[in-house]
Amino acid sequence: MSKTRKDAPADETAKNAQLLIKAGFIHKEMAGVYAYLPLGLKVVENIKQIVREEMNAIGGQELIMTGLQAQELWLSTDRWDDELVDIWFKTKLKNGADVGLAWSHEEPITNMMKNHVSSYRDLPSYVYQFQTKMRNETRAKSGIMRCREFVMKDLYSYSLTEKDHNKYYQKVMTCYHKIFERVGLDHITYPTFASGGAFTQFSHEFQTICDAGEDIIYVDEAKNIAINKEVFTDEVIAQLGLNKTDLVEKKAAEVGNIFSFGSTKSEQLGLYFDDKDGSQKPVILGSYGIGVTRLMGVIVEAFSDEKGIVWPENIAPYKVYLAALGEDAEVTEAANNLYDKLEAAGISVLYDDLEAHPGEKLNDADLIGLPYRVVVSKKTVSEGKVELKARNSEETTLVSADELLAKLKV
RNA sequence: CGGGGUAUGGCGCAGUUGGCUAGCGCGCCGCGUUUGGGACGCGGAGGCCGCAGGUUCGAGUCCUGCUACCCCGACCA
Repeated sequence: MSKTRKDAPADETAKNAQLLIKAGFIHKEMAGVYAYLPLGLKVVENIKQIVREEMNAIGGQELIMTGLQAQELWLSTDRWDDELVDIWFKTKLKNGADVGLAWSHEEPITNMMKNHVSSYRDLPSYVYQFQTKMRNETRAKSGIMRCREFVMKDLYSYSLTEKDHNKYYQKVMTCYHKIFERVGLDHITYPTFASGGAFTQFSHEFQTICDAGEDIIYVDEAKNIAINKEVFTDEVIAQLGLNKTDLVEKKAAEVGNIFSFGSTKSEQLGLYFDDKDGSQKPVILGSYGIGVTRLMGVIVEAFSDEKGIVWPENIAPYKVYLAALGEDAEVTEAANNLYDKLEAAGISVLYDDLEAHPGEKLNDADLIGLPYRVVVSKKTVSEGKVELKARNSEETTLVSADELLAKLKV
């Protein structure tokens, strides 16, 4: 297992970064750029898997685009110029050609779809990926919540008609609710009206209440809906049928976002299909993001206490933290046996079998924040039992190995 | 990009009006003792004091420039 530290690094003030670094989940390479250590990677993969399952459930097909992007595509949509998009990382090939490091994939993926869409029979099509985005932010901040390099899930929908698109858009809304429910954040996450674009008045963001967030939203808790400050006017409130007195101002972090492009980008990039009647029409495009690594940061912000992280079970890197206290042969043997049993039962275990004092192990258990802590010690061995404690509870119980398995299996 | 702050072993810090071989805690290595909430003894290893210039007999300490990092603001998934 990776090492924990007693002291938080002095150059981090964000709770998520302090805890994740202390507990050995991430490593800071530079401002806004973090490596994911074995524990952290497991969390990222768990989040991705939940998102992946829900994407697949609404017909998404996973693929992966490239990190290097050709300049010409972005010229054609007028998004290459630094004056218009100021977060580009740009570089050159040996032959002098300009390339950009991916900060979004809307252009390349839509351009690529020209190879796959030519008839109404080819639509709809829904594709998504998990990709590292590079954004040259003027100010990275809040640990892993606003990075220059981060993992994002982006889904793109290609629809025949506006009507089909709107249906799918609603489907994604529902799907996002499920995702945030599964990662444990649904109760503090609100679909939020935000500024739209050329085609729609609004886009939708999924905002999670979080002090470390960067957005101000106005929440109607009863209706489970919110308005982003950027479009918060009396007119909009009335238009959405909300009451100003029901709206509470909150700080929030944008964890997801869904957006309609209409046919603009398709027209710019030349993505058309032949309809039944032989006419050529532009494909209707939608784009749907979830910041995977940011989500991880928000989860840590939302689920932690003074002792450490409290991972929701669905995304915890392991289910159980197994600590053997003391160096007695019988304790070690009992712990080893228990570890084998748990593994055999398919329960993921982080086994702390290093030589360390009980206090260190117990503190590490709290800091790392796995859902369950199982302790094997002289005391428990003498009673033929083990001690079980949930991270989110103060209560410890002595149970037999079989009882433990039965409890954790659920 | 505006404003403010910081930079000294892996981590957290001290270092006086410029002065001897740059310290402390944690962590690390060795030996021994210890084991239910971050133990103890003894012995070790580890530093171009962010970088580059300058002042001085002498710079971690003073001056200039640069860089990195943090916070507030602007901007953004």
